[in-house]
Amino acid sequence: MSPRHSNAAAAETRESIVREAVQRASREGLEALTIGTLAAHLDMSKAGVIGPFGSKEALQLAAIEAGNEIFRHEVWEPAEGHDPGLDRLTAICDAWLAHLSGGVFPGGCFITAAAAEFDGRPGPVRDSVNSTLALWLRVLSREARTAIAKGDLPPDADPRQVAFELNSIAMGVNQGLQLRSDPQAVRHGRRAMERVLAPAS
Amino acid sequence: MSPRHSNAAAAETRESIVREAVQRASREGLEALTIGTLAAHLDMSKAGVIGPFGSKEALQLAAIEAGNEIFRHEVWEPAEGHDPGLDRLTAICDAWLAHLSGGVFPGGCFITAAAAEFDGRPGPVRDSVNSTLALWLRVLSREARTAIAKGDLPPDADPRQVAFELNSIAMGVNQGLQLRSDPQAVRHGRRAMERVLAPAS
DNA sequence: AGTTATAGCAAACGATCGTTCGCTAACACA
DNA sequence: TGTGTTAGCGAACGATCGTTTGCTATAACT
Repeated sequence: MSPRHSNAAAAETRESIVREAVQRASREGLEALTIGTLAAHLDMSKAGVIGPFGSKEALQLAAIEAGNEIFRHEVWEPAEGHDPGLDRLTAICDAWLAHLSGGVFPGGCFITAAAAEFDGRPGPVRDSVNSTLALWLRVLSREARTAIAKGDLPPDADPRQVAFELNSIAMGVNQGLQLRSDPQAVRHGRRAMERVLAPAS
Repeated sequence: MSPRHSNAAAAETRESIVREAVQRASREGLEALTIGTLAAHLDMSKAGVIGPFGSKEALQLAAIEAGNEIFRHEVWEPAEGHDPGLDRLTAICDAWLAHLSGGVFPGGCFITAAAAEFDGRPGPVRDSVNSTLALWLRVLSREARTAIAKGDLPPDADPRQVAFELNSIAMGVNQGLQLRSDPQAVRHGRRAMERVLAPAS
């Protein structure tokens, strides 16, 4: 089943395809991804682009995984070193806002865009986006729960409510930056996040 | 230039096309709209569908306008009778949540979906979505400003911050309902909106 | 009744979509 | 050096995209 000789060059091409796909998809959307234009921008043939994946859908799934990995690296890893709870939550928010405004994805948050695009289209792509987002919300609410247990958030706070609000704010920031080019978007997001994470008084 | 005889039947078919387009676009997206499938579901020819508009882009713009009209009727009009300020803002939020969970658009909030889809694609469609959303945010912040002036919101509150947060929450509710099928989405949204609109203590 | 304008259909247009098929060049192993 | 494997190209596939072009009915006005 598995190839006897694993070729490093092949994996490298595959990565470059996924990288280009993620960049383009963040701007145009996952469904607007086209094998032809992808091939043209990579100076490859269409067959060479679709080959390592087998189908466009498989390429989309690979792009989602890669985008998710970038998000983890940009938002979760910087916060990983902080103490669980409120400290880590604020670190996440800082990294999150920096990520949204940092231009890593030219078209804004990859997962948010994919979520909006596929929320009405059943299938593997939607399932993948859904589970990715669900995992992230669980991470957020887990940290919120720890913060409550530590007394850094009000005892009557709801961890999942906190996660919901932080995620909503991030979506608002993303929209403000990408669609409305609002220079105040990050400031509004930061203020809103601070209010959600206001320590128990 | 203008036709000497305005035909009522023509306008009627045009409306039915736009109606079907809005429904489908809320599920699949504005760009995934296809003249062919649209024609098949309307029992019309492709030429008959595209005829009254001239181009697919014009049809998309018409769909945006119609979706905007539905949103106004569903969210703004029920609140119009209330006193300007906090009273009207809470009425808007009530109607907004009812609209999001009411299934008027089978694929969730039309404008939000279009905003996410076109935020990275310059052109008339993006411009239309942008101005629609900007107008709505202005409405929200105007009411917030009135509420502050009346003393129903803290004097140091920022009207545009309130508008940003309410809009973000609505996006979160929409995502929760459409993508994650979260039965708690509306409850989370209501709690978050109540916190944003908490009267000055 | 005769004339005119129009709504909408059937059919076809070139372009582009995702995918498949042979083939070739390059590399790994003996 | 000879042999086998594979990455990737060039070309073509049928399907479908948005759009255009005659044409035919219907309906309105004189």
